[in-house]
Amino acid sequence: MRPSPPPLLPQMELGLTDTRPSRVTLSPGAVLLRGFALPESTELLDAILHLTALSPFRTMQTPGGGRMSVAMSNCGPLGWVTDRSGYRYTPTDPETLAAWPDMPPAWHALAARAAKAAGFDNFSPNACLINRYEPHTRMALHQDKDEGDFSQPIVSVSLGLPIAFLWGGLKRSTAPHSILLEHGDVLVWGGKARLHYHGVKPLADGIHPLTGRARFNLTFRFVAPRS
DNA sequence: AAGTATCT
DNA sequence: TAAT
Repeated sequence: MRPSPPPLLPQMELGLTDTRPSRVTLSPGAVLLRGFALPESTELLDAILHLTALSPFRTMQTPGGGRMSVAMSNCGPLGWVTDRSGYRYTPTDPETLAAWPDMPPAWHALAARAAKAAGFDNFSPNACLINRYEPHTRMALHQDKDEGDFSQPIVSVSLGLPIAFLWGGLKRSTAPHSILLEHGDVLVWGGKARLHYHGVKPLADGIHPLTGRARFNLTFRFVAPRS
């Protein structure tokens, strides 16, 4: 039997027209895993709705008296908060006065799998910041440095509308590179990259089939227990 | 301060 | 570009 000839443009017949690499290194220790969370993205969005029914999204105050444009909540043993007195991790939601909702086991497992795929074994996050971006909201360049222990990586899961992510260096003066983060992408940074500055440009308006006019971001961290 | 204003 |  003569084998049938390969189809022309097989990637189009499969609907796989995106030829970008699935794995991108931004700098040593920073790896973008494109589409890593796609298979469970609808479950992640369902869980976000459930968790934020318990600890609702809110915009937090910055120490200078400003207010963040991105709405936040948390799950897990510790949650990141900011108010006039500063940045810190707390075991309870200052709005509800109750413990932050439990981190879903599937979330912990996803974060650990992504970290391992990026070269960081044994990641065990005890904090997950849940961010909701609406059109025009942004996050200025900053370092994640409130965790007390920088031996474990940061794992960031993007859902919904795409956004331009800014990846800087160890000093604020280093000009950041911009890279598009899309639904299902997971970005992991640790080791030499753990304290790199990062942020996002203002969210461009749009409609995502699963989230509408919004982007959600899950940021997993290990926070050292306070003495 | 993960914001903003004000400086160059 | 500082600075907290």
